[in-house]
Amino acid sequence: MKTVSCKSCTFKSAAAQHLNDNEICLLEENCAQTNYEAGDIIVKQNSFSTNVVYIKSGLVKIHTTGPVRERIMKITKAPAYLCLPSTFGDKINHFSVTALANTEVCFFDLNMFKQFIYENGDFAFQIILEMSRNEILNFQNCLNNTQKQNVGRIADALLFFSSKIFESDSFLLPISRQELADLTGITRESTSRILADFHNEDIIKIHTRQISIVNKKLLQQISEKG
Amino acid sequence: MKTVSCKSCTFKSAAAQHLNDNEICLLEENCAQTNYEAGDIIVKQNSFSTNVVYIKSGLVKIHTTGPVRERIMKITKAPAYLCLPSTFGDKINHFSVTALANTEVCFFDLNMFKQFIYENGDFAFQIILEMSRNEILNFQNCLNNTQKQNVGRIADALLFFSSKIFESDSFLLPISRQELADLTGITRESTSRILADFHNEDIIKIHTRQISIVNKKLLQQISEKG
DNA sequence: ATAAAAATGTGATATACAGCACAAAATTTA
DNA sequence: TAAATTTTGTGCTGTATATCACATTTTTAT
Repeated sequence: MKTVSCKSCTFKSAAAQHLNDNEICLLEENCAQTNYEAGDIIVKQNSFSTNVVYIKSGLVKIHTTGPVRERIMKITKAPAYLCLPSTFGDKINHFSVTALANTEVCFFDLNMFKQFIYENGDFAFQIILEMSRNEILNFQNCLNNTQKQNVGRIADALLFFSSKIFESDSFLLPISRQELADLTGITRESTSRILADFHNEDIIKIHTRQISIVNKKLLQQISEKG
Repeated sequence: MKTVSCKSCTFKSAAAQHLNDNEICLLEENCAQTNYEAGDIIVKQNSFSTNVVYIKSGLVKIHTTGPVRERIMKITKAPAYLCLPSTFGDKINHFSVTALANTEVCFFDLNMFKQFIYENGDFAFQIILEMSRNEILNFQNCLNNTQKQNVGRIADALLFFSSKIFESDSFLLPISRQELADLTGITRESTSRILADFHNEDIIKIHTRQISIVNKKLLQQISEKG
């Protein structure tokens, strides 16, 4: 664990950019930074949430062991706060967070964070903004997962990685087929079949985890039609 | 439309209870109250969200026309703020809100609300708390809907009305079968069949919209098993 | 009170998808 | 590099649930 100056940190959140010099000093004193590599567990479901978790760089999956099976709620790219609702809401982590790539994480003292909210209106509003935007995305995601059928959900996931995570039509899938299944709420077998179908229909090219989207229009149509 | 004194209002939100006298005065000046009856649309999806919506009394459904069909995201009982993420996040209402019973609604000016967040830390924190708790519930709900199968989801819905809305094992269902279907993400036909099954197996008694839960234990088991 | 319209119930059929079993490929370990 | 282990692909089968069609009940309007 190593601490880096928060003042000069170039990965500051929108909220932290509204902190004054005094507050930044306080932040530095109450911040612990740790690095994780792919596969490392950053936050464990059902543990107490005593810190605010912020990822400066990297990629993580937010997942949970649901009533029936493992479920990946979403894949989140840095920079971002993680699990704010859990931290504020009832202080129990409702999700696990696992790194999918090298990830730099800052842990902030919750009480200090609360103090910022109490004393710095700009900061508070930025946090509310981030939470709001997150929830809108979550809802959208939830809707898709309950209404679209399997092909549409896989199409969604591929487009998500392409546009939101890698900003490229060609990328190395950061998760296994089983995880892609857990992300979309499909079985591993069906996931495999659908990827094979997409490949055979020249919608994507796929070799193990290397994916290229060949026919983006069609993939978008499949995603929209459900 | 009639305006009632906010200061003496007995339906104040947890957040509003942290406002001082000056702020309450401001609130009163920037608050419009309207009454709706069952079936009335309170908020329309895709409209601009220029006000904070708060229900003082009553019952509403929060719903949306999804990519495939109509979807009821949840049923909310007063008192509660509605659509905070839409109001703050991007100022577009992502959902419609429709009254399911007589409902008293207060509309607050968004800028005044923001001012409270900026200037009153207690207020800001209460809003964050409410949003956090909401999101945790939403996630839970979403998980249930994607992992449980139909009987489990219907069992869930019945237990929800019983414990969260009416706090009684016997109640008048405030929605139609079609709406119950939209709430659980099932077809109307399957919803009917499952209710009939529950009735025949003496788990519930149902006459049109009058429902009594007879075997609560079993219903809970069905809900948990999925 | 009666007719019209809407909502609901129910049987028959179709289908998307899960589950199982096992083969093939990829990755890890020795 | 070879062997062991894990991950992934694929055919077959079963099942939950959607869809369709129509009867019945409930609600609304006249």
